[in-house]
Amino acid sequence: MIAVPKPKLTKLELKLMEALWTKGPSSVREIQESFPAKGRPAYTTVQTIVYRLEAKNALRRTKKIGNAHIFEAVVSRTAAQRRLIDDLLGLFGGRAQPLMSHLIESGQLTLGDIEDARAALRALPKKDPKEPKKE
Amino acid sequence: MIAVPKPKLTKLELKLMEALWTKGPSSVREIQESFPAKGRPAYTTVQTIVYRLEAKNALRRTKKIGNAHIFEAVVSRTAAQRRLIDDLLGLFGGRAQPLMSHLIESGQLTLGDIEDARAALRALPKKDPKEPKKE
DNA sequence: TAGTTTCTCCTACGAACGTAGGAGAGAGCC
DNA sequence: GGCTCTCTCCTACGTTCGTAGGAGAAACTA
Repeated sequence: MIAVPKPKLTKLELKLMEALWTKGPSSVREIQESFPAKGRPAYTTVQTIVYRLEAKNALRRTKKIGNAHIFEAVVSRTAAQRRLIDDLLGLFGGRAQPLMSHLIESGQLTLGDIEDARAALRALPKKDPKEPKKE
Repeated sequence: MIAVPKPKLTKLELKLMEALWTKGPSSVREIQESFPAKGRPAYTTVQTIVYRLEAKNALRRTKKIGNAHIFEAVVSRTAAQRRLIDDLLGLFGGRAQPLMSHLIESGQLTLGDIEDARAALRALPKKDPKEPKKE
């Protein structure tokens, strides 16, 4: 993997990306205003983060409207989440089991979730070397 | 929650804690030497992290042998993992579903795991559903 | 065209992290 | 009782993150 890094995104960076993922290409102002008014970061704060995301190749400038740049996500929500989960699993030595235990104990996993998971797993084709991109 | 903080631990901090969890109360030197020789951090690096963990109340001094302090974990491995998982879930808006999807897609969850999970969930004392999970 | 608004771009700064060196104190060896 | 080894404690430094101000350019507005 030389050309397509999967940058690690921080909490705030994720929140900005969330805006792009849900609203599509947006300006800094639009991203900033997607934050709940209470505790909304300053315009320049959002801007700084956008620039950092740009440096990380998590988003890119797409065009310019007036004097404002429009940014769009380069990494998908799925890819970003995958990265997060893989990191977490890494901390657990790659075993998913502690994760499952906790989810169950804290009641965050319902029977329905498990049924879905089972169905999904059954439906999966046998370990395909190519990763089936969803979305 | 005033008295029992669940400090956020970083990757390196987790690794130090791991030594304490598996080997029991240890000195700085013992913790340092639990690292694989290749890429082992300097003694003082480990020490600095130990002090920071102490400041976070993740571990405490237990006694002194010679001029060396012996440290023991205050937070349990389980609690630390829970904290990690909760944080991750927070980033996903508290929904476990994306997590499950990814585990399944990346082949890190087996049917056996799911059966176990289901069994565990069934055996759990009923919790009143605070929020109606979306499907 | 001049004023006002809005953006961009640059700079800054404190906290947290990973990393580690150096001074000095205490322990053990001979 | 020195000498050496080890450990503690203090200090430091580059990076990333969250936060944001200010200068100046560009664009809309009257």
